[in-house]
Amino acid sequence: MSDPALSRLQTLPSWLLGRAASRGHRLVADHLARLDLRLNQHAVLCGIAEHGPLAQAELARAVRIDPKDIVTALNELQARGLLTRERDPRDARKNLIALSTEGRTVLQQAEELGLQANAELTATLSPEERAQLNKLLERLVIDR
Amino acid sequence: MSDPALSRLQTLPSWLLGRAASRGHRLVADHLARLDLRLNQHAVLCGIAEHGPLAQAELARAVRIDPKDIVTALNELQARGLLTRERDPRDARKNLIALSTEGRTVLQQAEELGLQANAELTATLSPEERAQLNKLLERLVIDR
DNA sequence: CAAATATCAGTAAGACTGACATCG
DNA sequence: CCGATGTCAGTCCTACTGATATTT
Repeated sequence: MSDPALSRLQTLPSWLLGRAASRGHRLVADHLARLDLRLNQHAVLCGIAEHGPLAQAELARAVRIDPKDIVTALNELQARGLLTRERDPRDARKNLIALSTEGRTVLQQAEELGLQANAELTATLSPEERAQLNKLLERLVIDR
Repeated sequence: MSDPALSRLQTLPSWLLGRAASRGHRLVADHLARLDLRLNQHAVLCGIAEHGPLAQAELARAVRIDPKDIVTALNELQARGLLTRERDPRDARKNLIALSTEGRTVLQQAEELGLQANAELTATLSPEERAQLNKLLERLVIDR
């Protein structure tokens, strides 16, 4: 009765990863929606906060987002006054991106919500198991 | 030089899951493309193979795909002669979906390719670690 | 009538591609 | 000229939503 076809499908890491990531995406997106933030915008804010003022291309590499897609994300964030965009005096090709004070505040709230969502996502795991999961995932992500 | 250790964002399970799932998706999709199959179509074929002839709604629940989206997937697969679609004589609302012999052949090839892609995805992990990862992911997927 | 099934049409977000102008 | 950067426009795929017809 148990043709192994679907069972095998469900044991494929790619399938499990897809389902788990989908659930995580939904959880975090729902939480961040209260701040009118999308996932990549949150990532962008995190990247700026951590790496200080930097060019868009550098930012894109840091948060692993396509440089083309970062433009629209920055446009919205800048329109909301969450970041500043100035030409680099030392290299006129680059835009120096930096957080505004309001951007820092929003980022703080976003990080709080992100932690909540991830706590809910991994609620069935013990702290040790979460660490284990993170270690394993990090080794999968290191590609190219 | 501008590559400090993983930031706080990149230690969130949701972020790691997203990256890992994205890589897995790309790997499997690229492999299945040789059969002109998309991911959900592969899942659909697996579901039919295991649960035998069944209705579309049941199939959708089995492989966890939106019932609306399963229609187009089935349309293409049926056009290629990989499955049969007949009205259930005992319940005229339902379509009985079953694999054709050619569908079984394609599914076999697809499963082979899927295993290859997943082997590549988890190439950096030992067999024990893969089992560990699977167990952890299964506990994350069990939602609702 | 209420619920389930199947289909179709439209929408929204994400990831990606190509073309272009600017600057070093 | 070449390479890097930033911007814009458009495509593709996935996922979701709403409306409808049929059947139980």
